[in-house]
Amino acid sequence: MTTKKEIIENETCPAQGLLKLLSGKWKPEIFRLAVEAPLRFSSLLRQIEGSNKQTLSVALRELEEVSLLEKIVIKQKPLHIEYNLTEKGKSLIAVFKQLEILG
Amino acid sequence: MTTKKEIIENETCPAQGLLKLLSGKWKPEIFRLAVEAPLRFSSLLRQIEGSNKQTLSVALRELEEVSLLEKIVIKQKPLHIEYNLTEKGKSLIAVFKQLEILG
DNA sequence: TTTAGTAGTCATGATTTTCTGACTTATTGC
DNA sequence: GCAATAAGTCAGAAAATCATGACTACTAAA
Repeated sequence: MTTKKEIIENETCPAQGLLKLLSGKWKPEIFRLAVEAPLRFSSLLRQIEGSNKQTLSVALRELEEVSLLEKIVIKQKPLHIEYNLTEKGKSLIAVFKQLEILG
Repeated sequence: MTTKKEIIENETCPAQGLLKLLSGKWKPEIFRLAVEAPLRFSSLLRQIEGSNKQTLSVALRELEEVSLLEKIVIKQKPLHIEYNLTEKGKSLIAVFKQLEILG
């Protein structure tokens, strides 16, 4: 069996990991919105039209797993969850800027 | 109908286009090899193990369509075809370097 | 003229990703 | 207590991406 993890370990292209992690259908958009403000699941669902709970949920978990986003439980007033860019996430902004210029 | 082209035109994330174009299974690897030397179809097929004609052929065409590679017919000795990085392609190298560092 | 290499295309099938709708758990507001 | 909102999970269906094998067209060598 060739699992996803295995494939990532066998990468020959060093940038491929990062690339792959932003390659999901909604991940670049999620990332862009995260640059603007902390994310919340239900508003994301409303903001990104055409998206759906399942895919968004998996995307957020994966972005969290690779430490681009961090999940924070806000224990105030209307108890909720926020996703924020990590330092690693922030360091990717410059790369995106480059991509936009070249686009 | 929502075609691929339409979706690309509707992009809200400006870097998404570039990201998408490098998101195919073999594209990052193709790109990396193109940085090293001009590409030839049949050697690519041998170099990238696990790949196949069909996917490679489509990937090359798509990389050409977005002007990252250019297809050149070499009219010499053993008449063949080469794919070279364009200037736009070369300018992406720096972005990849950044990705590698952050990886 | 048969075989081999290069550069593919095409139809079909398999695999992977994404989408849909139903359901869950916890907290608030009325 | 009852409904609503938030943040999900799960199974199954649909769609997108990839892989396979057969086939084409051209060149060149044996």
